[in-house]
Amino acid sequence: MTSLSLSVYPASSKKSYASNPFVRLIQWHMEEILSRILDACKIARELESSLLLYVDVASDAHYLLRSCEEIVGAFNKAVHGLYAMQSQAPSVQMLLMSAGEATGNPFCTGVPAPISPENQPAVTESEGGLSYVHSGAPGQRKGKSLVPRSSKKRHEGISIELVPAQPNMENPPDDGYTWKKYGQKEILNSRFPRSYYHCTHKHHHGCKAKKKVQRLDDYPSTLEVTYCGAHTCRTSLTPILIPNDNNNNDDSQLGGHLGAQAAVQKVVASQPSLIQDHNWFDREDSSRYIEQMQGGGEVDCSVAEFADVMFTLGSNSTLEAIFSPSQGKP
DNA sequence: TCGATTTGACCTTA
DNA sequence: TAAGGTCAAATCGA
Repeated sequence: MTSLSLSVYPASSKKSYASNPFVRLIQWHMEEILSRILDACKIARELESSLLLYVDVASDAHYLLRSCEEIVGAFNKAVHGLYAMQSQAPSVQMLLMSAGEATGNPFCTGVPAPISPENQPAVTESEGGLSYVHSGAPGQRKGKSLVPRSSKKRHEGISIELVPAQPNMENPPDDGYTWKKYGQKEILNSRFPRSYYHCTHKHHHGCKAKKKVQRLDDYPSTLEVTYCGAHTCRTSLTPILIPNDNNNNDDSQLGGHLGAQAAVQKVVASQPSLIQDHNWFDREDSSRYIEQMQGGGEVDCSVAEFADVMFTLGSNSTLEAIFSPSQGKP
């Protein structure tokens, strides 16, 4: 299996970042997605060869149907991987920001901060590991277990969010609920203590929501907030943040090809040169990229740029629109 | 004075 | 038994 180099960090610092869970996660995703796409290409080539070499194949409906199903299945898996990775785009961008701060890499520092309550990436503990999910916006997809991690305990309803730390403040940004700190503890092998909070309505309404907050050793500008238990109080003194979908759902409401068209037009409008410089749907052009990747080479910068545009346009529904439910949404 | 925070002791769990 | 999680008295600040 070939691997993709993200080309984000200076060579000298690659090793230290390779241990970063985000980098491992994204590399894992990229390898999985690429593997599925290559599978689909391989099946398509086999089908093409069969059609060219054997005249009978063209009339073998079963064979044609099975080949098509295999191709569609492989692409569907790639789409599933893209969905999962898209849900982590804010995490990746936050990582790049941290990397940029640490290394002075202008590419990293140029990444905008995307974290908002409705876009925060979250990690949910589930059977066999951790699942990354979007928190906040209702109806968001839940991912499968992506990164195996040993854990001492396994609880229901645990979610972990990474949020940027407020300058000169230990407290995480307001998440819409009121919390009371009930403890702080030094954690083994951690430079920073962990703070424990429970909902201020614990005693009045028996709300069992709790959270613990810890600054990441490697990224002090990032807080890991672990939520345990759901709020049952529904009487928060501060307004609960309601995702504003008015700006983001335009193209998803279109759905299907219209939605995909709108999403692509959005990309084209924002970065016309990316589209003009490459014919993304040209077979030979795309084959060159596949071969480039198969050869272990680094991804063409424009590919990364295109992906970056897709992610940083800020629309959660861009990919959703392109890969509409009718087109094999997992 | 009251509510929030700190901190050391105790409890729980792997 | 060690480490994480919680309790509750002491402390702080508005």
